[in-house]
Amino acid sequence: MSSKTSETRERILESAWKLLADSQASAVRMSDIAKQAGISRQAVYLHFPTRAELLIATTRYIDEVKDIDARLVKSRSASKGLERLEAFVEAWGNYIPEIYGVASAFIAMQTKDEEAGAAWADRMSAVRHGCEAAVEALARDGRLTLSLSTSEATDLLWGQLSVENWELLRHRCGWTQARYIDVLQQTVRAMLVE
Amino acid sequence: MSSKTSETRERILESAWKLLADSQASAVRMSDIAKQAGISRQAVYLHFPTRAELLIATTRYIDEVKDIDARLVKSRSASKGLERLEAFVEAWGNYIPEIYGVASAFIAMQTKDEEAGAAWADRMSAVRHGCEAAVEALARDGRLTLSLSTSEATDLLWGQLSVENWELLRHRCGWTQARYIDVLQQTVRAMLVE
DNA sequence: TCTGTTTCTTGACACCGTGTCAAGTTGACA
DNA sequence: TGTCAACTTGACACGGTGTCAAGAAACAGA
Repeated sequence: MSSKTSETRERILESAWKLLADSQASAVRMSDIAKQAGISRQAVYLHFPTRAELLIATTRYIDEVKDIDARLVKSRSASKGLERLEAFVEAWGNYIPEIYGVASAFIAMQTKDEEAGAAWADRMSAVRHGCEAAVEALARDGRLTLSLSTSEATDLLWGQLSVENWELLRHRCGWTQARYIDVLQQTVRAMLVE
Repeated sequence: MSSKTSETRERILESAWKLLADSQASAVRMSDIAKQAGISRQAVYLHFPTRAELLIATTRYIDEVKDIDARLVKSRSASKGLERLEAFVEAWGNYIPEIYGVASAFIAMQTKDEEAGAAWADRMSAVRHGCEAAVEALARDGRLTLSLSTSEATDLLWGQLSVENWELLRHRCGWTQARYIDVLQQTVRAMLVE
């Protein structure tokens, strides 16, 4: 059951989340998390064997608290493809800020750590499935751009909705979140819908 | 003068390039580069004070050898905005594979190393200028999508042409280079041109 | 041929962060 | 009282970067 919370474990997850959220980047060490949780560094290892597994557990924890599934309901229940596409862009685009801290830790870790890379790839492939569903709904409505296969269209949409692209527009270019969503919806529509 | 080549220095740069090119990622250590160049690890530090500076010098070296400027001539001399845009996408899109090895080393290093982050940001801002020039040419022709400011359009184009997006499509999705260029031109056109 | 300078080598070491290990403390529950 | 689990403390190995010092080799110029 999901109630293997153990209280300390949860405090560790909260600490990791908090630190990753505001001091962006992989500058968050195991000892920082321990200090934040008010326990010793070794105690963290008692609950999570590696840094990678702690990060993985942290994303799961965020998904639970921020209820990712609820956010996707609107997209999943849309009858028209275009509607589904726009709801998906909105849902995922607005979810990225929630997970950005841990996401960038994963991205930084990916190259070094096999396990972290696999976990992140897995997570992103779930997003790709969401993209695929939207694209297929669009294709069923006969509104997918003719020059693209559904798999290509899925890949393109996936790229648009990547955390890296979000970071570029929001952080490096200073876009607001609202504008990011608006423009992305419009962009994706121009790219995929005909 | 550019002829401060010193022969050994050049061998180091060649080695770094080669290793980064085929064994992708930041798994390339200073000792690997030294071994490849047939010298001791310390000798590398005699020429480049840090790993970051070696990477920076490597990009400059690649730019010189692969003649980035020559590749951009066609885009810069285009009379029409649309023509300029397409030539730019082609030129930069085909240049990414050349620098991908060192680019991903930079991207991996960015979070840890201040200097590497700044160097890479600087390099990417040069690309943004190219994007900006193309967008402005398009705007002068009155063909830029009305709903986007030139700066927003520049940001979007920049995101499309990012190394991260190239990696996603070419490596994670298995696109061919030719298809990547084709689809990107088409995509960017749908996004920005009206 | 001697001398001096530059370049490179060898081997040691400090630092940092992750992960491991062992021994001891604390508190709850029976 | 004893026992078990969670936690602490402090040590250490490992891998990679960067530093330091002492010596070897190559190559000038006189």
